[in-house]
Parts: sequence; C-alpha cells; structure tokens
Amino acid sequence: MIIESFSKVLRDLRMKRHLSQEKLAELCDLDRTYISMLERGLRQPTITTLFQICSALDVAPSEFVRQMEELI
Amino acid sequence: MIIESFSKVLRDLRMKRHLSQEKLAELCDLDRTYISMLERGLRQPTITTLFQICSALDVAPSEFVRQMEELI
DNA sequence: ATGTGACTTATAGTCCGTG
DNA sequence: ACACGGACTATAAGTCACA
Repeated sequence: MIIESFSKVLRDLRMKRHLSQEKLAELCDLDRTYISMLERGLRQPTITTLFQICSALDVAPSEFVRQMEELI
Repeated sequence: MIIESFSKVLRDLRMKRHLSQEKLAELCDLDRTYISMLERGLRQPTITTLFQICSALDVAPSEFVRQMEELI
C-alpha cells in the first residue's frame, strides 16, 4: 500500500536523522500531531506536503519516493 | 512552485505518450475534469494519486518527481 | 516525546453539463 | 479533445486537550 510505504519511509528517515516528531514538525512548519498521523498511516500527504517534509529531512523528494517504491 | 512543476511534468509526459486527457483519466481511474484541473495547476494530487497517474503513464513515480525537481 | 479522538476549514476528486 | 463551471461527497489540512 502506498500510504503504508510513505509512513514507513518517513519514520525511517526521521529516525536516521535523530529527529523527534516535534523537531521535524517545527522544521517543516507542520503540526506535531499531523506528523504522528502520517507515520501511523492515518493521513496521506499532498505533493506539496511531501516536498516540505523532504526539505526538512534534507532528502530529495525523488529519493524519498524511490525508497517508497522499494517497499511496494 | 511545486504545483506548477507537477502540472508541467504531467502534461509533458502525457503528450509524449500521445494520450488524451480522457484516455489517461480512464487508465488511472480518475475523472477527466480532474486531470484537466491538475494540468492547469488548479489542484494538487495526494501521493496515492501521483502513483496512480504514474502507473498509467508507465513512468516510475521517483522519475516523475525527479523531473519535477528540475523545474524548481 | 508520542498516540489518540474530536473537531473545523480547505481541498481532493466526481458528476452533471456548456462552448 | 479540452477549458471551464456548479454542485456535490470524501478526505486532507491544521489544531487542541489529554493520556
């Protein structure tokens, strides 16, 4: 599932960067609880949100999506 | 702008595949008018929709996004 | 530091049409 | 084939209190 793979890659990359959900939320100007929902697969982002998050994670959106593809 | 780059890549790839908006809509099980809105930058897709469209266009989502990055 | 439920507003996405 | 509109339903955006 696409939403599932997104949530896994998100959590994985955030962890690798040793960021809390709170810190990441602050970096990409989103709500802490929204990040939580994304990681639990309860929301799926629009592409704008995807790009925003990738910028905060310092990863190219295309690379993020490439990692998603590996999980599908 | 992210939405703008999405719409450009979408139209570009659809044209290269010689698909009408109607045909593409049918292939990815979306509405004809919605494809039109996406190409005019009036809507932005969720990631699920992005993957759906990429599947119909026979392009990897990561490649689609890579082409978006070139325009930003 | 995070999960969760409930909530409101905005927008994703459909379906009817027109020129 | 496509732009464009109105009206609709489903779901994302964004926030809050509490565990």
